[in-house]
Amino acid sequence: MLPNGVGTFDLGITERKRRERAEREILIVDTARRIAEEEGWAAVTIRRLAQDIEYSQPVIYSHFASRDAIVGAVAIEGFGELAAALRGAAHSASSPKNALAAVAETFLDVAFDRPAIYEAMFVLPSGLRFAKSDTPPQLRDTFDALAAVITPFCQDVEVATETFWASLHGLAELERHGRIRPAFRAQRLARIVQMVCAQAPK
Amino acid sequence: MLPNGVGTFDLGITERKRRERAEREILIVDTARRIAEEEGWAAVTIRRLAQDIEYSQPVIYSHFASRDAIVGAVAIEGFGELAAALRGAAHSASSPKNALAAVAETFLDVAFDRPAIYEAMFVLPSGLRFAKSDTPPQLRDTFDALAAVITPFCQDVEVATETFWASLHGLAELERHGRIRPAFRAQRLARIVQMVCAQAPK
DNA sequence: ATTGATAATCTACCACTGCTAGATTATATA
DNA sequence: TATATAATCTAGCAGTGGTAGATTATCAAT
Repeated sequence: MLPNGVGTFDLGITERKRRERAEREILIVDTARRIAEEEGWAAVTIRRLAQDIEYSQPVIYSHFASRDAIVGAVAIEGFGELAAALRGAAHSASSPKNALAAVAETFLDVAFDRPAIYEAMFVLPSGLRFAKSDTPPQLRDTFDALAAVITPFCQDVEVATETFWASLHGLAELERHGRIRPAFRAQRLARIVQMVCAQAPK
Repeated sequence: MLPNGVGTFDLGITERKRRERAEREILIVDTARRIAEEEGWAAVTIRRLAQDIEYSQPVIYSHFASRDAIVGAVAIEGFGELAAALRGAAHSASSPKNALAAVAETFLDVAFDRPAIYEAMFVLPSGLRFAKSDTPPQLRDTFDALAAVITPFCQDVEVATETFWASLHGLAELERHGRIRPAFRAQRLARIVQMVCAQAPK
């Protein structure tokens, strides 16, 4: 037994290992995200990930239970960044209507500029659960950022936010799938903003 | 050479074969749809399809170039049915506002009652191209059915229809993915209808 | 320094996928 | 009945997500 009663000298070693493991986990997520952005999610296979991080496949599974869980990790990152971008857009606006328009435009910008992350957040199976006790705060933050700009134009904030969010997501999805004309994106956004603003508050 | 100069007696045989081939193609699409509805699209594999229609896998590929093409065939069927359902809903309504509400509700009903077909139409890769020369009429029909009920409430019908469509699709997708509360579907729909109706025509 | 236990990692595999080359069987004509 | 052709099948490729079990490195205790 040791003088301090702990039974070991290597708390520092254990700590270093814990840290290295955490770094490797971040490396996996970053690598998945990079491949997805450059070549699409279909290119993000476990073998490819293992090759790129220079470990064998089972190591990936010692960090994530499934491929979906890796998508989920990228999605959470994406929600954090989306929430920040939306808050930034709202903050720079000079009126409630401008804030609404800026947030809507920013949402679509993210969807089209970073389609892989957007897919992870909204389209692919990711194992993420919303409005549950284990829901990551980044998801709530995104919802709240949308709610903040819609509040001046509605009575029921939750319902209005869900509806606003759905409209934006629908615009992103239909355009991503080539169902609606890219050239008229701004006009569709203007119509949404116009309709929301026509609603009386209280 | 034969008296009629055709060089063959079996035009009837050729015709029968052509017919049998067409029937088998329909069987493939119907089978794919059935499996997708009962067990999800992941269960629709080429091997499974081949087994169910009692032919080998290459026979499937003699009808469809890829699995995606089969999804596309189911999607086209779905668009035909969706267009009909939307037109029916609009027809039974007593006012432009009621028609709008009925169409919106019908759209979501289809999305939730037949999720596999909805996925084929809007989510999965299907090889379908919109607003192109080779676009099947069923797709245009669906768009037109939406346009018909939105026309009384807008100036630019195309933009308004795209926006309306996107809102409905977004509501369907977010609810399907558990992002928004199923219990408030009617309230979200009511808000959409309310917003559209607040717009001036002219 | 050498042991024995433990943790970390890898090799090799499973069952499955979409898809296809080439052999085989059935069919229609001469 | 022989031959060309069309229809169909068997068997395989290269890839997937995921994992069991052998192997290696690392540790504490002698």
